[in-house]
Amino acid sequence: MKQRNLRSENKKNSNLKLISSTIKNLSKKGINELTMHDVSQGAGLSQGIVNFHFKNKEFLLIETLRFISNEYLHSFQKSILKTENDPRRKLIGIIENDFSKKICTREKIAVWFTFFSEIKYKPAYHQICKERDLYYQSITENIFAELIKKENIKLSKKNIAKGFQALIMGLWLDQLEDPDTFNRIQAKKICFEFIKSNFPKQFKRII
Amino acid sequence: MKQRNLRSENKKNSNLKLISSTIKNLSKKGINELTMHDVSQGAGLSQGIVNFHFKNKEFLLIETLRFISNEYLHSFQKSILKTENDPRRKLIGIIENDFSKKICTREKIAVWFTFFSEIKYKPAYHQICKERDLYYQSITENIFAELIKKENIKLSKKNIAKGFQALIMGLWLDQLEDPDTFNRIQAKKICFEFIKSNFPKQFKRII
Amino acid sequence: MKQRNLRSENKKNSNLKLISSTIKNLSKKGINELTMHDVSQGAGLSQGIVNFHFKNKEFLLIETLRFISNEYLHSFQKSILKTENDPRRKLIGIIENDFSKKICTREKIAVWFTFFSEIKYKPAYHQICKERDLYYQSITENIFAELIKKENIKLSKKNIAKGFQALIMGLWLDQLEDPDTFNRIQAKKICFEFIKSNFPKQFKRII
Amino acid sequence: MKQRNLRSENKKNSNLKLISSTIKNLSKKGINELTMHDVSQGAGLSQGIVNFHFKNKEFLLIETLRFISNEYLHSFQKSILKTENDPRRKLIGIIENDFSKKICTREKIAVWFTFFSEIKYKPAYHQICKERDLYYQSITENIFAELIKKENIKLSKKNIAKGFQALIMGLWLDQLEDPDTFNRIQAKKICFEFIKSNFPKQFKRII
DNA sequence: AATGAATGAGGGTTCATTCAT
DNA sequence: CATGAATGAACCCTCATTCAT
Repeated sequence: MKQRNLRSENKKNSNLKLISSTIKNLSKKGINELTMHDVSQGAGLSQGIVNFHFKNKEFLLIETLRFISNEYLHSFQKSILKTENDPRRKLIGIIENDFSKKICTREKIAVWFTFFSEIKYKPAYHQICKERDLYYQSITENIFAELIKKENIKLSKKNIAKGFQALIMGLWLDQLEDPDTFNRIQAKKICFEFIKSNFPKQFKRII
Repeated sequence: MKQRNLRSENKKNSNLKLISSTIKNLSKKGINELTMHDVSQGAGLSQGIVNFHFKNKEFLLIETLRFISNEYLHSFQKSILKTENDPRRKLIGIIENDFSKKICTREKIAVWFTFFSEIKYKPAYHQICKERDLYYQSITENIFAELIKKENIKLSKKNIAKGFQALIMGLWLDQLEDPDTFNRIQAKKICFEFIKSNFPKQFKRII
Repeated sequence: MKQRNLRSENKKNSNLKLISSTIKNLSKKGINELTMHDVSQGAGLSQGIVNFHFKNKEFLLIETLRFISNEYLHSFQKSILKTENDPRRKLIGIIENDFSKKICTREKIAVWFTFFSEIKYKPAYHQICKERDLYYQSITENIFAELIKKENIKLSKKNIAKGFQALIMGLWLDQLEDPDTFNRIQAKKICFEFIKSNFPKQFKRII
Repeated sequence: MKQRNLRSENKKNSNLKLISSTIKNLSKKGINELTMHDVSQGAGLSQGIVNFHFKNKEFLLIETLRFISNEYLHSFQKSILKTENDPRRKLIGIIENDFSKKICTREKIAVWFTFFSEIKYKPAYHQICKERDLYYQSITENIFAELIKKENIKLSKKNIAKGFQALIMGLWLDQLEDPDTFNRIQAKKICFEFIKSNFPKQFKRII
């Protein structure tokens, strides 16, 4: 019994090591150049081990995407949970999170876009990304709904949520394309100005 | 003389056919899965010809990126040239172009993001993309500068241009991720609302 | 522990099989026509294995040259070790070895000349061949030095050693060019006559 | 008529240019790496032209070998023709020729050995080389026969001729393997010593 | 659970050769 | 006679995957 637990502990451990190695390597190589050898090497394990744990390169990549997706979601959720029920603070929390030093690194963005670029050909990637987006979408829509109500204006919560999310993704891409001039503070400012221009009463004062 | 012209005509023709084939294939395969065989086959030519015209796969891809980049720029320029000097109409022209049936197809977007995802590892891709962006950036900054002046408000032309561009890229990505619900009209609407909220006096009436 | 030994045994074994196959094939094909497929096939192994063990064709060839060079040197050394300190017998041993059935086969000579022909363009080949030659040269020089002393004549040990080595290489080439009339005994006789004419007192009687 | 002559003149000219280019390229590349493109480029002509003139890469190489073989033979014959009927002077002439600045260049030697290395697999090469050797052999055998007679000793003219030729080939190879220390004068000296030791009466004085 | 030698399909690339101009 | 774009066979090599240990 104990042994079995130990074993499954080890297994989990190896899985994690391999996924971490995948991410690390993906951040400097792109999916094409990533080899199973890179992954196992980076995890300090041996060649065939990846197939032992993940059956397939494809499954490894899917699990990796799932991993970073979950990682993102946890961080996302944490950023809004601590804000009680203030939609203003929730939105600010989301922006702060999306451009935090933990989330918005060039390495992680690169990994994301690696997967994005394959969305069209890999249904599994598509689904995971879509799920994340739908969740993000529904949360922000609700927030914007509240803000629209409070601001007492006529705006489509859907459109504004879509625009908000698009803006953030576009700024992430910017960080990929233009790492030298990109900076987190400016990106956040652009987001805040987006909100401010739509909800002047509620956001004029801050920032 | 005639002969030579005919020859170089043929050569150009083959080049074009190969690049077209590359784009077509890239839109359904991703760089990894794209084979030289696919490309030559798709162009109705034989195996080794790609290496004859482009030296190797890498150069083929670079030329392909350059091609779609130029194609985009021509379309972009055309969209603002016919608007005389009205910044409002210029901006509208840009949006209309960016989400036109010609530019904003899922196929083309897929190709763009295929290259974006490799930016970090391929300096050649990086440079081409950056050039395009800088151009786009400088043009839109100037437009926004005029709009800011006319609107008589305090806004950073740089930030608003960056936000604008990011918004568009994010919406392009949205079309990749969510092709079923995405529609060009909504995307344009989101863009117009972005402008309207920043320049209410100049854009309130239209749309 | 045992496992590891077995594994490395197997690895060595495969290496050897591949090099042997390379030699066998080189003796009937020449470097150009030699394919990796030939090599693996001849070793009873599969395609990619050669690259696994030797990185690429070039390294395989270098290791092969190193192998036949070592093989030659071992044989060479054995031929002089058992002769105590008699320079006469040493020289005879060298000649016997150089034209023995084991060393002077048309197959092996062909392999040697295959490599010789590339010396000028492949520094790695050059070095291995040069090392072998320098060793041969230094050993024979010493032998000739002793013979010169004993014979009490005035001769350059360097020149005679160079001439001796050249003669042998030339006869090897002869065996390649004229396999029908070439015979080991005649070759050896020519060598002995070379020596006899230079050291008549010491070699007159033998042979 | 005139035109036809002009044409065949041109043809001969092109042939020559292509063979020269082959030799030049062979001296820095080895047969493996030599491409038809190299050859035509080097001759200042266009790609397909080699096949037009020589049908085949193989035939080009054969013609090239024939060319250098003839070139050698002309030089060889010239070196003995001007010596009237003195076998001593003939032999000296041959040696002088074989290690002349014109014949014994590292480039030319490299070309020779390139062909030697393929002798075993290419009957056409074999034949050309053999013919040259037989001629050389018969001439030197006759010379040595005269010398043996004059010297009044018991020696096999065949063996001595074979040894002589082998010595020269071995020294050529030496120049390939050890271009830094090799020098023409030393090589000739070694040859002369070979003769001197066999025909002391006739060669003691010279050199 | 882990190893790493071995497999073998499939890719990119080279290059002799052809042929319309 | 000459050109050079085009062909396509064949090669080297990579790499995901397997499996005996």
